[in-house]
Amino acid sequence: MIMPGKPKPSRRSGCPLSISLELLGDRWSLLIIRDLMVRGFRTFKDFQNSGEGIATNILADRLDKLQAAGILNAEPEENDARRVNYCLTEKGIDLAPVLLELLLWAARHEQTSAPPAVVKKLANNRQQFLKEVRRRWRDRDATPLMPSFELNPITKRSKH
Amino acid sequence: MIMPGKPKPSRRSGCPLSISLELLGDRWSLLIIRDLMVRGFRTFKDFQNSGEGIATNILADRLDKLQAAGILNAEPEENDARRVNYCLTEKGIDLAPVLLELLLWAARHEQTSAPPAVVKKLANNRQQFLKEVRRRWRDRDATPLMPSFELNPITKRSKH
DNA sequence: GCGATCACTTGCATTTCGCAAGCGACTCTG
DNA sequence: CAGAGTCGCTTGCGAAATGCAAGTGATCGC
Repeated sequence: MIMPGKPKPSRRSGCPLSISLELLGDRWSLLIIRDLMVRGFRTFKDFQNSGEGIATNILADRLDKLQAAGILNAEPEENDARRVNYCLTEKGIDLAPVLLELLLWAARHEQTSAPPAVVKKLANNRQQFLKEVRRRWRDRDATPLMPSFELNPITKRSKH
Repeated sequence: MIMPGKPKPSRRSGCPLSISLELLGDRWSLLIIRDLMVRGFRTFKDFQNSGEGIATNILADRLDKLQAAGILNAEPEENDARRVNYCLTEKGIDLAPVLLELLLWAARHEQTSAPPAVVKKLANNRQQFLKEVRRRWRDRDATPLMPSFELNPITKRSKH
């Protein structure tokens, strides 16, 4: 078992932004956190079928690293020993403002499939969004908070 | 000349977070933006000596991509034709909330060299920080807004 | 028992990265 | 106006990360 939150050695700089990017600066980590935070995903397979098509070896690697960073935990499910439930820690939940700002930035400046009404509501009620994320985790409420803004040019992978 | 803001082809998903990460999801892009935004850096060499040690080929590549994404512009300097001044666009300036939240997250959960007093002030006056970033750009004020929290394994700056 | 499910691992080809060196345009100095 | 220095990149190359397909072992439902 891995003990989270250890003060890893040799950072390239003490700048907090640099440290954030060492932990989260890649194409996948924050997407996994998004899936946990707003889509209610919990298992390896959930993430795998998340839409963007992460490779399983990369997914396993990122889950390890995020766990080592104390951002999420792996909890084996009681009723089914095959399954592992991944859960955000407090540190992971606390990334909600980061995800929110990234979402709002893209919604303002890029062509996304996020409905303007939803974006507007989020932009005007940031605190409420953060509270809701927190409540969902407290109540173990895994219903999707937001729809998957999928369905763009990328066609769904028909493998099943 | 490159026309920015074009709706690049073939995204892996229409999710705004996914789009943000395709543009910014790596270890270096947001550091360059940090240097532009709060350190007042403008030239290739500035970024190169920024402290984290980015390789010049990677730096050139990121500058290209960020320019192609409409996040910054390259402006040759009048008095010295060797120099190029890189400047944030409105789209780039608008990343300030993202940088701020990443900074605050790391300051809350990791051991950083950001002075607690500075962090506290930022956390309590987010709007003021954003306004200041905007003002600095409007007035072409390139004085460092924040000290470089540099010098690797978190040394206390006890003397001055 | 038997096939399906789940969470990974492994092997391998491709891409990206980090590092050092070099290059062309320009500027500064004597 | 020759030569040295500066600036913004390129190039080459070995190392690491990534993407893809296939496989593995434990577990579960029937």
